[in-house]
Amino acid sequence: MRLSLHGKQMTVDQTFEYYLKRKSLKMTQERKVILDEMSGSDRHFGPEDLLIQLREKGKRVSRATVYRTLDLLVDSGVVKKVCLGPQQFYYESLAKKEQRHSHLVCVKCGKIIEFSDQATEERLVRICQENQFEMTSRCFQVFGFCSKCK
Amino acid sequence: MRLSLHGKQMTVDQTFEYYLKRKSLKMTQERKVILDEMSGSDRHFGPEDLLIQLREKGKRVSRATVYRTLDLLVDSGVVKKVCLGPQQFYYESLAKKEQRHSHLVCVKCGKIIEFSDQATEERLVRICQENQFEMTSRCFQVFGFCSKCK
DNA sequence: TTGCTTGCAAAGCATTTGCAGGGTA
DNA sequence: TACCCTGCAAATGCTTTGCAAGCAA
Repeated sequence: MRLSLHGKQMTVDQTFEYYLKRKSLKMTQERKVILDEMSGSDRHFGPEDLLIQLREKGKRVSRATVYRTLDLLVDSGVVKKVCLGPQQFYYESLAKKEQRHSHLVCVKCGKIIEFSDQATEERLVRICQENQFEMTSRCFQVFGFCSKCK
Repeated sequence: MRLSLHGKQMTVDQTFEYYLKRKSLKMTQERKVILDEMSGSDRHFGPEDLLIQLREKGKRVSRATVYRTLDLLVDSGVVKKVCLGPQQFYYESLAKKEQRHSHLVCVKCGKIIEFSDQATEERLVRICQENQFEMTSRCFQVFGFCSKCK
């Protein structure tokens, strides 16, 4: 997926760089590393998972920086932040996702079932418009129990 | 709203009492107090809010007991637990709600806009069935920015 | 050089848990 | 009398923050 700006198509990298410039922020090694890792992934994961992935590749970034950078990525629009459970946020790259999709979240075992339902999502977009509400997550969450945890 | 069991209608109190009996648990003063407070409310609130409400009425219950009892109320089905934001759960009594309803949650200021959309909710129920998923919250959440925080 | 960034450790919250004393059936 | 419950304080887990040193433009 490519993101558009002023009608032009931009890659995820370009989008983020443009965002940094606009905010007078700098592109650092750490931010590059995190952006790359996110762009290459198409799963949800928590900050801790990301940290481990990076460590495994020998790329050392502090926990604080991961949190701070993820917030920037979300703010710039290349990553979405999703509330998937008790007390943790998950992040998901928008780079590889073809479509909006939503989640059924098992509150017991944490299993996440993705689904897409165009009609529902279109309706949801309309509801947001009616309420002058701007979706950030581009998806919705339903909490409950998966088949194993019922 | 009344809850049904074996085709019979039960009040919230009866439902909870029956639940306790089934689980060999006891109806204590603290549980009564919390149940009453929940039944009388039709707003979402966090455990901390509940604690303050109770204190204001001179009813002293410990934080731990509030958490423990809310879990029981959820498990018994008279209260629903909703993930509405950063790192806090909210609870909502099912006693006064006529219908299922869902939430638009502002991730900046915490404002919560409730909405109902029957078609969407029916679709959602079907999606859950297809995935053998049992909704606990009876609603879904959409995260984003309200009109003031855009 | 200026001012944004980083890493570290400490702090902050919400929530859970161990334990000793107290209450319910 | 047996358990179940409560309150307290400590522990836990995720996230944020203050600060001094480091780095990009």
